[in-house]
Amino acid sequence: MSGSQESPARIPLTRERVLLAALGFIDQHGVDALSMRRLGAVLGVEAMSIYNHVPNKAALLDGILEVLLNEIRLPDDPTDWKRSIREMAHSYRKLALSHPNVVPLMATRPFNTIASLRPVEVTFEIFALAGFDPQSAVHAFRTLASFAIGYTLAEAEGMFARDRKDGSITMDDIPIREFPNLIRVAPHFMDSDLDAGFDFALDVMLRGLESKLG
Amino acid sequence: MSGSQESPARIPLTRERVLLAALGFIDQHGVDALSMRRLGAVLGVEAMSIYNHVPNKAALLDGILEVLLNEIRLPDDPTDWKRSIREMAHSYRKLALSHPNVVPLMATRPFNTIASLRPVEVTFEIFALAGFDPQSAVHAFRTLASFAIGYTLAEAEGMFARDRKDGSITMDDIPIREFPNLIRVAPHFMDSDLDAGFDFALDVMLRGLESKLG
DNA sequence: ACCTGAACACCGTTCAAGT
DNA sequence: ACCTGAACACCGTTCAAGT
Repeated sequence: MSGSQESPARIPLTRERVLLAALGFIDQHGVDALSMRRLGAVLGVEAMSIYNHVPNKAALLDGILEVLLNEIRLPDDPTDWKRSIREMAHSYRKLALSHPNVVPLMATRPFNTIASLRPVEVTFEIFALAGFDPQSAVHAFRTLASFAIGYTLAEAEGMFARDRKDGSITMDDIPIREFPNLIRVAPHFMDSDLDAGFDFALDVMLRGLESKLG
Repeated sequence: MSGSQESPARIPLTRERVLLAALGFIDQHGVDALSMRRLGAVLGVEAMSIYNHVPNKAALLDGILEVLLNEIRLPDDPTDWKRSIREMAHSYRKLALSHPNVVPLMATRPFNTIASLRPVEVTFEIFALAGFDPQSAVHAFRTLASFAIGYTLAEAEGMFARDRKDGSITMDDIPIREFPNLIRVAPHFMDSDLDAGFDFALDVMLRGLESKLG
């Protein structure tokens, strides 16, 4: 609102603008569609200009994750460990649901920047306060983090193929004779159950972890 | 051992040969290095010939997974549900460890073929015999499957970056001042603990699931 | 029926050249 | 200091042509 720029290309490129544009592009068109040339077009610039702000495409992707992981809300009161773990898990899932196209990236190249370690540090603070010894804390972290990554990945991609073109299957293609148990539970494989499923799993894991504490 | 072929290109291309060659290539060089042209070169054929046996690259990748997932060993005695779940989980992880370069694919495009549903069917048989109602069985399946996928993914990729070139970090780069809890547990973030970590997590989840049964 | 050669519309990245 | 144009060495996939 300050200046009088008439040509839109006047806004200078910055690392932050590049990362936010890339995130927006992936949100809209998916990670496979992102190319340096297309991102350049979105930014009103030639592809090669991007290399002035980011060393290469891999670093661009890591930068996007850095932006996102910084949005994970950290718990208010780390002394209530079960509540805190629940909060962080929900915060991570909420992030994933807001950017489903980025989830494959989150799952695949997780902790490549210092900034993304902040939530990890807090998690270990929570475990320490809860009374877990270091070895158990690492195991507990791996349990919960693996689950959260796997769950959001399946959720974002669709557990079973949805509308792919190339000969993939859907629930309706399952032969009833060979998969009776699968058919019986199929009605419960619905998106509407995914909130409850996440809480169910957190419950299961926190109960199990509590039994390890005693 | 039957004929007298002198030119090695005489062996006819089949879907199976294509899939096995692709799997071998990924095992050696990683999934990013796989291109239709390079796969053709391995098979002694032009890239375009591959399209006679597989409709496109996506179907090629799904075919590789089909081959692999068929190798999951199904449990001998499905009536002992905790033991059976443990066996299947270990079998899945063993598969992942045998083909670490394929794990990102396993995690990312899981159930795209009928053949890959066989282990899923067996899992639901196990849960039914254990006494889980269909809704809980779906939740339990999602809990365990999400964990197994997430754990093997982290294990195959390395939880923290190892030897990437582009500015990624390792344990040694963590600033001790800001991440005291992380530093304290760091010695336990070792590959040697990954077997124990998997069993710890299975324990946690099975205990939690058992408490849901009663 | 299966394989090929050439072509199309793309990639990421480098580098010298411009301002 | 930042942006560009041209170039390099690749991609997946189509299609007409060969056997």
